[in-house]
Amino acid sequence: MVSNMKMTPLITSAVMHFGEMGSRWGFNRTVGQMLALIALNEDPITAQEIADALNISRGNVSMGLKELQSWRLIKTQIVPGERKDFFVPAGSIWELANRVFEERKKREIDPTLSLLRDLLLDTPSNSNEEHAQQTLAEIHDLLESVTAWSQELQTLGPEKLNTLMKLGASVGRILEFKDKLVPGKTTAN
Amino acid sequence: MVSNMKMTPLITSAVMHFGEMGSRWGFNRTVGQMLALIALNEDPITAQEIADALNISRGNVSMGLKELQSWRLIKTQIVPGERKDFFVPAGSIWELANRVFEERKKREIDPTLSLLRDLLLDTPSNSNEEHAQQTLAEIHDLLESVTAWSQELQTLGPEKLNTLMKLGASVGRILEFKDKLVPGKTTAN
DNA sequence: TTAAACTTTCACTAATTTCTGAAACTTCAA
DNA sequence: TTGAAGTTTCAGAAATTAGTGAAAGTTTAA
Repeated sequence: MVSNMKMTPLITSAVMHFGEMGSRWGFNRTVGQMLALIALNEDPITAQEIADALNISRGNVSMGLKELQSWRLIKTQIVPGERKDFFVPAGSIWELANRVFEERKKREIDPTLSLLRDLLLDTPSNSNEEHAQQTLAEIHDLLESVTAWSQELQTLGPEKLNTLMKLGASVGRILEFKDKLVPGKTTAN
Repeated sequence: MVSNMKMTPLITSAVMHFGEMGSRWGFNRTVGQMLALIALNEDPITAQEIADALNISRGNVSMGLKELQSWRLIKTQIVPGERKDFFVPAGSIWELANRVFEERKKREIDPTLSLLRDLLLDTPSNSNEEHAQQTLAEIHDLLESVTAWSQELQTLGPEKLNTLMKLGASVGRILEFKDKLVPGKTTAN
Protein backbone atom coordinates (compact mmCIF):
# COMPACT_ATOMS: atom_id res chain seq x y z
CA MET A 1 0.00 0.00 0.00
CA VAL A 2 1.22 3.42 -0.90
CA SER A 3 0.83 6.14 1.68
CA ASN A 4 -0.34 9.61 0.87
CA MET A 5 1.11 11.17 4.03
CA LYS A 6 2.72 14.55 3.52
CA MET A 7 5.32 15.13 6.24
CA THR A 8 6.53 18.50 5.10
CA PRO A 9 9.57 19.94 6.88
CA LEU A 10 7.37 21.82 9.35
CA ILE A 11 5.40 18.74 10.30
CA THR A 12 8.53 16.64 10.36
CA SER A 13 10.33 18.82 12.85
CA ALA A 14 7.29 18.99 15.10
CA VAL A 15 6.84 15.23 14.97
CA MET A 16 10.51 14.54 15.61
CA HIS A 17 10.52 16.91 18.54
CA PHE A 18 7.47 15.33 20.11
CA GLY A 19 9.24 12.03 19.69
CA GLU A 20 12.27 13.27 21.57
CA MET A 21 10.14 14.80 24.30
CA GLY A 22 7.85 11.80 24.46
CA SER A 23 10.03 9.93 26.90
CA ARG A 24 9.99 12.93 29.23
CA TRP A 25 6.21 13.13 29.02
CA GLY A 26 5.54 9.55 30.00
CA PHE A 27 5.55 7.64 26.75
CA ASN A 28 8.26 6.52 24.36
CA ARG A 29 9.67 8.06 21.24
CA THR A 30 7.47 6.45 18.64
CA VAL A 31 4.33 6.96 20.70
CA GLY A 32 5.20 10.65 20.95
CA GLN A 33 5.71 10.85 17.21
CA MET A 34 2.45 9.12 16.54
CA LEU A 35 0.55 11.47 18.78
CA ALA A 36 2.03 14.50 17.08
CA LEU A 37 1.22 13.10 13.67
CA ILE A 38 -2.39 12.46 14.57
CA ALA A 39 -2.84 15.73 16.41
CA LEU A 40 -1.31 17.84 13.66
CA ASN A 41 -2.88 16.17 10.68
CA GLU A 42 -5.99 17.79 9.35
CA ASP A 43 -7.54 14.51 8.24
CA PRO A 44 -7.96 11.22 10.06
CA ILE A 45 -5.11 8.82 9.29
CA THR A 46 -4.73 5.05 9.31
CA ALA A 47 -2.27 2.85 11.15
CA GLN A 48 -0.55 2.01 7.91
CA GLU A 49 -0.10 5.67 7.02
CA ILE A 50 1.49 6.23 10.40
CA ALA A 51 3.86 3.31 9.91
CA ASP A 52 4.85 4.66 6.50
CA ALA A 53 5.20 8.26 7.57
CA LEU A 54 7.34 7.43 10.60
CA ASN A 55 9.05 4.47 9.01
CA ILE A 56 8.38 2.13 11.92
CA SER A 57 7.01 -1.37 11.98
CA ARG A 58 3.31 -2.01 11.71
CA GLY A 59 3.41 -3.94 14.98
CA ASN A 60 4.96 -1.05 16.80
CA VAL A 61 2.25 1.27 15.48
CA SER A 62 -0.39 -1.07 16.76
CA MET A 63 1.13 -1.06 20.26
CA GLY A 64 1.49 2.68 20.20
CA LEU A 65 -2.10 3.26 19.13
CA LYS A 66 -3.26 1.01 21.93
CA GLU A 67 -1.26 3.02 24.41
CA LEU A 68 -2.52 6.36 23.10
CA GLN A 69 -6.04 5.07 23.37
CA SER A 70 -5.46 3.92 26.92
CA TRP A 71 -4.37 7.48 27.67
CA ARG A 72 -7.56 8.65 25.92
CA LEU A 73 -5.57 10.91 23.63
CA ILE A 74 -6.81 9.52 20.33
CA LYS A 75 -9.94 7.81 19.14
CA THR A 76 -11.02 6.02 16.01
CA GLN A 77 -13.29 7.61 13.55
CA ILE A 78 -15.55 5.56 11.34
CA VAL A 79 -15.21 6.46 7.70
CA PRO A 80 -18.16 5.09 5.70
CA GLY A 81 -17.15 2.61 3.04
CA GLU A 82 -13.73 2.05 4.66
CA ARG A 83 -12.81 -1.07 6.48
CA LYS A 84 -9.78 0.14 8.37
CA ASP A 85 -9.73 2.43 11.34
CA PHE A 86 -8.97 6.10 11.01
CA PHE A 87 -7.47 7.92 13.98
CA VAL A 88 -8.09 11.44 15.22
CA PRO A 89 -7.31 13.31 18.45
CA ALA A 90 -9.77 12.58 21.25
CA GLY A 91 -10.57 16.21 21.99
CA SER A 92 -9.24 19.74 22.08
CA ILE A 93 -5.67 20.52 23.03
CA TRP A 94 -6.84 21.54 26.47
CA GLU A 95 -8.60 18.22 26.92
CA LEU A 96 -5.61 16.26 25.70
CA ALA A 97 -3.28 18.14 28.01
CA ASN A 98 -5.63 17.48 30.89
CA ARG A 99 -5.64 13.78 30.18
CA VAL A 100 -1.86 13.62 30.03
CA PHE A 101 -1.74 15.50 33.27
CA GLU A 102 -4.29 13.26 34.91
CA GLU A 103 -2.60 10.09 33.74
CA ARG A 104 0.77 11.29 34.95
CA LYS A 105 -0.71 12.21 38.31
CA LYS A 106 -2.07 8.68 38.48
CA ARG A 107 1.39 7.27 37.85
CA GLU A 108 3.56 9.78 39.63
CA ILE A 109 1.59 10.88 42.65
CA ASP A 110 -1.20 8.48 43.55
CA PRO A 111 1.01 5.48 44.38
CA THR A 112 3.12 7.66 46.65
CA LEU A 113 0.13 9.16 48.40
CA SER A 114 -1.16 5.68 49.05
CA LEU A 115 2.14 4.48 50.50
CA LEU A 116 2.52 7.59 52.61
CA ARG A 117 -0.91 7.11 54.13
CA ASP A 118 0.12 3.61 55.16
CA LEU A 119 3.47 4.61 56.56
CA LEU A 120 1.93 7.40 58.61
CA LEU A 121 -0.17 4.85 60.46
CA ASP A 122 2.89 3.17 61.96
CA THR A 123 4.11 4.17 65.37
CA PRO A 124 7.66 5.53 65.21
CA SER A 125 10.08 3.38 67.16
CA ASN A 126 12.80 5.95 67.76
CA SER A 127 13.70 9.59 67.32
CA ASN A 128 14.96 9.11 63.80
CA GLU A 129 11.78 7.38 62.72
CA GLU A 130 9.77 10.11 64.33
CA HIS A 131 11.59 12.69 62.27
CA ALA A 132 11.17 10.60 59.14
CA GLN A 133 7.47 10.29 59.73
CA GLN A 134 7.20 14.02 60.26
CA THR A 135 8.85 14.60 56.90
CA LEU A 136 6.65 12.01 55.23
CA ALA A 137 3.62 13.80 56.63
CA GLU A 138 4.77 17.06 55.07
CA ILE A 139 5.24 15.35 51.73
CA HIS A 140 1.82 13.79 52.04
CA ASP A 141 0.12 17.10 52.75
CA LEU A 142 1.90 18.81 49.90
CA LEU A 143 0.91 16.13 47.43
CA GLU A 144 -2.70 16.27 48.61
CA SER A 145 -2.79 20.02 48.16
CA VAL A 146 -1.31 19.86 44.72
CA THR A 147 -3.66 17.09 43.71
CA ALA A 148 -6.75 18.91 44.91
CA TRP A 149 -5.65 22.16 43.39
CA SER A 150 -4.86 20.70 40.00
CA GLN A 151 -8.29 19.13 39.94
CA GLU A 152 -9.74 22.53 40.65
CA LEU A 153 -7.91 24.03 37.71
CA GLN A 154 -9.09 21.32 35.36
CA THR A 155 -12.70 22.11 36.03
CA LEU A 156 -12.05 25.78 35.37
CA GLY A 157 -11.18 25.27 31.76
CA PRO A 158 -8.67 27.25 29.72
CA GLU A 159 -10.44 30.62 29.51
CA LYS A 160 -10.87 31.02 33.23
CA LEU A 161 -7.35 29.78 33.79
CA ASN A 162 -6.27 32.59 31.55
CA THR A 163 -8.27 35.16 33.44
CA LEU A 164 -6.79 33.92 36.68
CA MET A 165 -3.39 34.05 35.10
CA LYS A 166 -3.71 37.63 33.97
CA LEU A 167 -4.67 38.48 37.49
CA GLY A 168 -1.14 37.43 38.24
CA ALA A 169 0.49 38.74 41.34
CA SER A 170 -2.72 40.25 42.60
CA VAL A 171 -4.04 36.80 43.45
CA GLY A 172 -2.25 37.09 46.73
CA ARG A 173 -4.07 40.32 47.51
CA ILE A 174 -7.38 38.89 46.49
CA LEU A 175 -7.00 36.26 49.14
CA GLU A 176 -7.01 38.99 51.72
CA PHE A 177 -10.44 40.06 50.58
CA LYS A 178 -11.91 36.65 50.26
CA ASP A 179 -13.91 36.86 53.49
CA LYS A 180 -15.79 39.86 52.24
CA LEU A 181 -16.59 38.09 49.02
CA VAL A 182 -17.45 34.61 50.14
CA PRO A 183 -18.76 35.07 53.64
CA GLY A 184 -19.60 31.42 54.27
CA LYS A 185 -16.06 30.18 53.80
CA THR A 186 -14.03 31.55 56.64
CA THR A 187 -10.64 29.94 56.41
CA ALA A 188 -8.47 29.95 59.47
CA ASN A 189 -5.27 31.85 58.99
CA MET B 1 34.36 1.56 57.41
CA VAL B 2 31.34 0.41 59.34
CA SER B 3 28.15 2.35 58.80
CA ASN B 4 25.83 3.35 61.58
CA MET B 5 22.85 3.83 59.32
CA LYS B 6 19.61 2.53 60.72
CA MET B 7 17.23 1.68 57.83
CA THR B 8 14.35 0.44 59.92
CA PRO B 9 11.45 -1.15 58.03
CA LEU B 10 9.61 2.17 57.86
CA ILE B 11 12.56 4.01 56.40
CA THR B 12 13.34 1.11 54.12
CA SER B 13 9.93 1.02 52.52
CA ALA B 14 9.90 4.77 52.02
CA VAL B 15 13.38 4.69 50.47
CA MET B 16 12.56 1.77 48.21
CA HIS B 17 9.37 3.44 47.07
CA PHE B 18 11.13 6.69 46.26
CA GLY B 19 13.59 4.61 44.31
CA GLU B 20 10.83 3.06 42.24
CA MET B 21 9.14 6.41 41.67
CA GLY B 22 12.43 8.14 40.99
CA SER B 23 12.41 7.25 37.34
CA ARG B 24 8.96 8.74 36.98
CA TRP B 25 10.06 11.93 38.66
CA GLY B 26 12.99 12.62 36.43
CA PHE B 27 15.89 10.83 38.06
CA ASN B 28 16.88 7.20 38.32
CA ARG B 29 16.29 4.60 40.98
CA THR B 30 19.39 5.04 43.08
CA VAL B 31 19.19 8.82 42.93
CA GLY B 32 15.62 8.59 44.20
CA GLN B 33 16.69 6.33 47.03
CA MET B 34 19.51 8.62 47.97
CA LEU B 35 17.22 11.62 48.08
CA ALA B 36 14.77 9.82 50.33
CA LEU B 37 17.53 8.67 52.63
CA ILE B 38 18.92 12.17 53.01
CA ALA B 39 15.52 13.81 53.33
CA LEU B 40 14.22 11.36 55.91
CA ASN B 41 17.30 11.08 58.04
CA GLU B 42 17.39 13.26 61.08
CA ASP B 43 21.17 13.70 60.97
CA PRO B 44 23.46 14.61 58.10
CA ILE B 45 24.93 11.52 56.44
CA THR B 46 28.07 10.79 54.45
CA ALA B 47 28.49 9.35 51.00
CA GLN B 48 29.91 6.18 52.45
CA GLU B 49 26.92 5.73 54.73
CA ILE B 50 24.64 6.10 51.73
CA ALA B 51 26.60 3.51 49.79
CA ASP B 52 26.40 1.11 52.72
CA ALA B 53 22.75 1.70 53.48
CA LEU B 54 21.63 1.27 49.88
CA ASN B 55 24.26 -1.31 49.03
CA ILE B 56 25.40 0.48 45.89
CA SER B 57 28.88 1.33 44.67
CA ARG B 58 30.70 4.30 46.01
CA GLY B 59 31.10 5.63 42.49
CA ASN B 60 27.41 5.51 41.86
CA VAL B 61 26.78 7.44 45.06
CA SER B 62 29.18 10.11 43.96
CA MET B 63 27.37 10.50 40.64
CA GLY B 64 24.02 10.58 42.36
CA LEU B 65 25.08 13.21 44.85
CA LYS B 66 26.34 15.33 42.03
CA GLU B 67 23.01 15.07 40.29
CA LEU B 68 21.02 15.85 43.42
CA GLN B 69 23.20 18.88 43.95
CA SER B 70 22.65 20.01 40.38
CA TRP B 71 18.91 19.82 41.08
CA ARG B 72 19.60 21.85 44.27
CA LEU B 73 17.87 19.24 46.38
CA ILE B 74 20.71 18.52 48.77
CA LYS B 75 23.67 20.44 50.10
CA THR B 76 26.75 19.62 52.12
CA GLN B 77 26.99 20.55 55.73
CA ILE B 78 30.32 21.17 57.37
CA VAL B 79 30.79 19.15 60.52
CA PRO B 80 33.65 20.54 62.61
CA GLY B 81 36.47 18.11 63.13
CA GLU B 82 35.30 15.90 60.24
CA ARG B 83 37.07 15.68 56.95
CA LYS B 84 34.35 14.13 54.85
CA ASP B 85 31.23 15.81 53.56
CA PHE B 86 27.89 15.39 55.28
CA PHE B 87 24.73 15.78 53.25
CA VAL B 88 21.41 17.31 54.21
CA PRO B 89 18.30 18.43 52.28
CA ALA B 90 18.67 21.86 50.67
CA GLY B 91 15.49 23.30 52.16
CA SER B 92 11.96 22.58 53.27
CA ILE B 93 9.77 20.04 51.52
CA TRP B 94 7.95 22.87 49.76
CA GLU B 95 11.23 24.24 48.48
CA LEU B 96 12.45 20.85 47.33
CA ALA B 97 9.18 20.16 45.54
CA ASN B 98 9.42 23.54 43.85
CA ARG B 99 12.90 22.81 42.62
CA VAL B 100 11.90 19.44 41.21
CA PHE B 101 8.99 21.12 39.52
CA GLU B 102 11.13 23.88 38.11
CA GLU B 103 13.78 21.51 36.85
CA ARG B 104 11.19 19.32 35.20
CA LYS B 105 9.59 22.32 33.55
CA LYS B 106 13.00 23.22 32.21
CA ARG B 107 13.35 19.76 30.71
CA GLU B 108 9.80 19.00 29.70
CA ILE B 109 8.32 22.31 28.60
CA ASP B 110 10.94 24.91 27.78
CA PRO B 111 12.51 23.07 24.83
CA THR B 112 9.07 22.59 23.31
CA LEU B 113 8.07 26.20 23.80
CA SER B 114 11.23 27.25 22.09
CA LEU B 115 10.66 24.97 19.11
CA LEU B 116 7.02 26.01 18.81
CA ARG B 117 7.97 29.66 18.68
CA ASP B 118 10.26 28.88 15.77
CA LEU B 119 7.76 26.76 13.89
CA LEU B 120 5.07 29.41 14.22
CA LEU B 121 7.24 31.86 12.32
CA ASP B 122 7.12 29.71 9.17
CA THR B 123 4.54 30.40 6.51
CA PRO B 124 2.27 27.41 5.97
CA SER B 125 2.58 26.00 2.47
CA ASN B 126 -0.76 24.21 2.23
CA SER B 127 -4.02 23.62 4.02
CA ASN B 128 -2.67 20.77 6.10
CA GLU B 129 0.27 22.84 7.28
CA GLU B 130 -2.05 25.64 8.09
CA HIS B 131 -4.08 23.35 10.31
CA ALA B 132 -0.93 21.97 11.91
CA GLN B 133 0.33 25.44 12.69
CA GLN B 134 -3.00 26.35 14.20
CA THR B 135 -2.75 23.34 16.51
CA LEU B 136 0.85 24.16 17.37
CA ALA B 137 -0.26 27.66 18.29
CA GLU B 138 -2.84 26.25 20.68
CA ILE B 139 -0.23 24.04 22.30
CA HIS B 140 2.11 26.99 22.56
CA ASP B 141 -0.49 29.17 24.27
CA LEU B 142 -1.43 26.42 26.67
CA LEU B 143 2.17 25.79 27.68
CA GLU B 144 2.74 29.50 28.17
CA SER B 145 -0.29 29.77 30.42
CA VAL B 146 0.69 26.78 32.47
CA THR B 147 4.24 28.04 32.80
CA ALA B 148 3.20 31.48 33.93
CA TRP B 149 0.62 30.14 36.30
CA SER B 150 2.94 27.64 37.95
CA GLN B 151 5.43 30.43 38.52
CA GLU B 152 2.67 32.39 40.19
CA LEU B 153 1.91 29.54 42.55
CA GLN B 154 5.54 29.12 43.50
CA THR B 155 5.75 32.67 44.75
CA LEU B 156 2.61 32.18 46.81
CA GLY B 157 4.14 29.56 49.07
CA PRO B 158 2.39 26.64 50.70
CA GLU B 159 0.14 28.47 53.17
CA LYS B 160 -1.48 30.70 50.60
CA LEU B 161 -1.80 27.80 48.22
CA ASN B 162 -3.72 26.07 50.96
CA THR B 163 -5.99 29.03 51.49
CA LEU B 164 -6.67 29.21 47.79
CA MET B 165 -7.31 25.49 47.82
CA LYS B 166 -9.84 25.64 50.58
CA LEU B 167 -11.63 28.29 48.61
CA GLY B 168 -12.14 25.51 46.14
CA ALA B 169 -14.91 25.78 43.63
CA SER B 170 -15.68 29.33 44.60
CA VAL B 171 -12.58 30.49 42.79
CA GLY B 172 -14.67 30.60 39.67
CA ARG B 173 -17.13 32.93 41.31
CA ILE B 174 -14.39 35.12 42.66
CA LEU B 175 -13.25 35.73 39.13
CA GLU B 176 -16.57 37.35 38.40
CA PHE B 177 -15.91 39.90 41.10
CA LYS B 178 -12.35 40.61 40.26
CA ASP B 179 -13.09 43.94 38.60
CA LYS B 180 -14.63 45.29 41.74
CA LEU B 181 -11.64 44.15 43.72
CA VAL B 182 -8.76 45.05 41.49
CA PRO B 183 -9.81 48.24 39.71
CA GLY B 184 -8.00 49.79 36.78
CA LYS B 185 -4.26 49.93 36.53
CA THR B 186 -4.55 53.53 37.57
CA THR B 187 -4.86 52.57 41.19
CA ALA B 188 -1.61 52.03 43.02
CA ASN B 189 -0.94 48.39 43.87
C1' DT C 1 -18.39 -19.75 4.11
C1' DT C 2 -14.26 -17.84 2.29
C1' DA C 3 -10.40 -15.19 1.69
C1' DA C 4 -8.53 -10.66 1.40
C1' DA C 5 -7.58 -6.84 4.26
C1' DC C 6 -6.28 -5.54 8.28
C1' DT C 7 -4.75 -5.96 13.42
C1' DT C 8 -2.52 -7.94 17.37
C1' DT C 9 0.73 -10.66 19.79
C1' DC C 10 5.10 -12.05 21.16
C1' DA C 11 9.84 -14.03 20.98
C1' DC C 12 13.74 -12.03 19.72
C1' DT C 13 17.17 -8.16 18.64
C1' DA C 14 18.62 -3.43 19.13
C1' DA C 15 19.25 0.67 21.65
C1' DT C 16 19.57 3.05 25.74
C1' DT C 17 20.31 3.72 30.46
C1' DT C 18 22.23 2.54 34.77
C1' DC C 19 25.82 0.66 37.73
C1' DT C 20 30.30 -1.06 38.98
C1' DG C 21 34.95 -0.86 40.39
C1' DA C 22 39.56 0.22 39.58
C1' DA C 23 42.53 4.06 38.72
C1' DA C 24 43.36 8.86 39.02
C1' DC C 25 42.78 12.74 41.68
C1' DT C 26 42.35 15.88 45.91
C1' DT C 27 42.88 17.30 50.54
C1' DC C 28 44.93 17.96 54.81
C1' DA C 29 47.14 16.52 59.39
C1' DA C 30 51.43 15.52 60.88
C1' DT D 1 56.29 16.64 51.74
C1' DT D 2 54.02 12.58 52.62
C1' DG D 3 50.46 9.39 52.86
C1' DA D 4 46.04 8.26 54.69
C1' DA D 5 41.37 9.40 54.03
C1' DG D 6 38.35 10.59 51.06
C1' DT D 7 36.30 11.77 46.18
C1' DT D 8 35.67 11.61 41.22
C1' DT D 9 35.96 9.75 36.69
C1' DC D 10 35.08 6.66 33.16
C1' DA D 11 35.34 2.33 30.35
C1' DG D 12 32.88 -1.45 30.17
C1' DA D 13 29.22 -4.86 32.21
C1' DA D 14 24.50 -5.41 33.49
C1' DA D 15 19.87 -4.26 33.34
C1' DT D 16 16.11 -2.21 31.33
C1' DT D 17 13.31 -0.51 27.67
C1' DA D 18 12.03 -0.06 22.83
C1' DG D 19 11.32 -1.93 18.21
C1' DT D 20 10.98 -5.62 14.66
C1' DG D 21 8.65 -8.83 11.89
C1' DA D 22 6.57 -13.15 11.29
C1' DA D 23 2.73 -15.80 12.74
C1' DA D 24 -1.75 -16.01 14.70
C1' DG D 25 -6.09 -13.75 15.09
C1' DT D 26 -10.20 -10.79 13.39
C1' DT D 27 -13.37 -8.84 10.53
C1' DT D 28 -16.34 -8.27 6.67
C1' DA D 29 -17.60 -7.97 1.57
C1' DA D 30 -18.89 -11.04 -1.60
